[in-house]
Amino acid sequence: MSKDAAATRLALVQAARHRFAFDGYRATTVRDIAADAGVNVALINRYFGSKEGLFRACLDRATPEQEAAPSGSDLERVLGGLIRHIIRSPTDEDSMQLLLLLRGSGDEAVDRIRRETLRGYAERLAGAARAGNSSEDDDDLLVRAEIALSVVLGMTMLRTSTKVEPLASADVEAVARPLEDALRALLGGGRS
Amino acid sequence: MSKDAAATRLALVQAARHRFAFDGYRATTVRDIAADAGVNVALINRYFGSKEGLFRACLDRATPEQEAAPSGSDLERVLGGLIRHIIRSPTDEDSMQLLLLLRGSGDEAVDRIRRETLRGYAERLAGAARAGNSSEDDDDLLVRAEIALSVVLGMTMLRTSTKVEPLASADVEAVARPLEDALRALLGGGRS
DNA sequence: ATTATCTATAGATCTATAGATAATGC
DNA sequence: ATTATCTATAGATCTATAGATAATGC
Repeated sequence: MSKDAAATRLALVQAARHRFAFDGYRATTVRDIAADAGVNVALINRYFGSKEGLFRACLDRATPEQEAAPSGSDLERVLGGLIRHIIRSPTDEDSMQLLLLLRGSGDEAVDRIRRETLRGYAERLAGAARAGNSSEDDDDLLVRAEIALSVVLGMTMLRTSTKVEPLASADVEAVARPLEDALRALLGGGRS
Repeated sequence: MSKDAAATRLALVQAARHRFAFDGYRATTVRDIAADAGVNVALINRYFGSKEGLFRACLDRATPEQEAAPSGSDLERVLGGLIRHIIRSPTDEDSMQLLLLLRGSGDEAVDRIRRETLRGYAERLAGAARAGNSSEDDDDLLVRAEIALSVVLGMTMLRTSTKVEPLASADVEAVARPLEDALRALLGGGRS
């Protein structure tokens, strides 16, 4: 028993992200999470108030490096970031964050946060695409950006959760090229 | 009380498809389903043995017209079918079938059925693409077909379940064109 | 002494089933 | 009389909390 509140909070959030992302909100029990984190169940309510509070905490600070990189950068860098994002290991932190955004919690307030986070991603993506591809009107470009996001989300889902073969165990090179083709078809930007 | 066993079974399966697709397996209770179907809860166990048995029944006879159409047909027809499939109303039977294939049940035997169904779709898609696009080796084409499927699945998810705007309420024409661009980029076939 | 952690348990579900009732068909 | 449907309830979870114990810091 090591008595470090900050460390237990973190352990709980990490265990919860993993469980919520792979099994969904309703299917995971607080006991599962506590067991994974190696702490007592009661601490979830102590530190996060409730199971739902823990879910909110999992959504906070979502995809930190995603935040940092593509703010004013150009399309090429954003596309590269998206592709690298998908290709990551299923157990990777950021892969899980993505899955988390797809899984509903059943609670409307929490689900609105999810929707808005996804929308924000799409807007940044559309902003980056606007530079290279000026012939589209803005709303259409946003729709295209959201379709691009659904490629990312759908693939992450199929690779890490549903595990459809051969996609799930295809290696990086085999996946990166077709993915790039699809994203460029949606967002513009010539083959580099 | 109308005493028609076949009708009750069907009502239960339809209500269950809807609930399972939108809320996921664990989040929906048998009471919800029975209430939607307008029948007593006990009949679920009477007719399907268990909640899981009802889920299996929902997966049976999956996407009947999908089965019928694209067996030996060419790429153009299959692409058209996929696009029409996505654009459908969220409450449409086939849209729900798709979502159903993405949602895990938590049970491994059932999830294997899901995986194999998705794999089967991808194989038919790859078969149709092979005709128009002969330069790829088969395994790479299958990966591309599965990525194309993840576009379909991801979009259906974002439009009907997560409901991200403006994608969710974008009309048919605004969505069909970019979708076609992405699918052609993955599977080949010139712009028609 | 203060704060983190654990024990024990209440209260609320949820699934499944046994047995009773009601509607149809002969 | 047979079969569909409903009532009542057992048994198994699961979340949340109140109160006890144990570890740290002054």
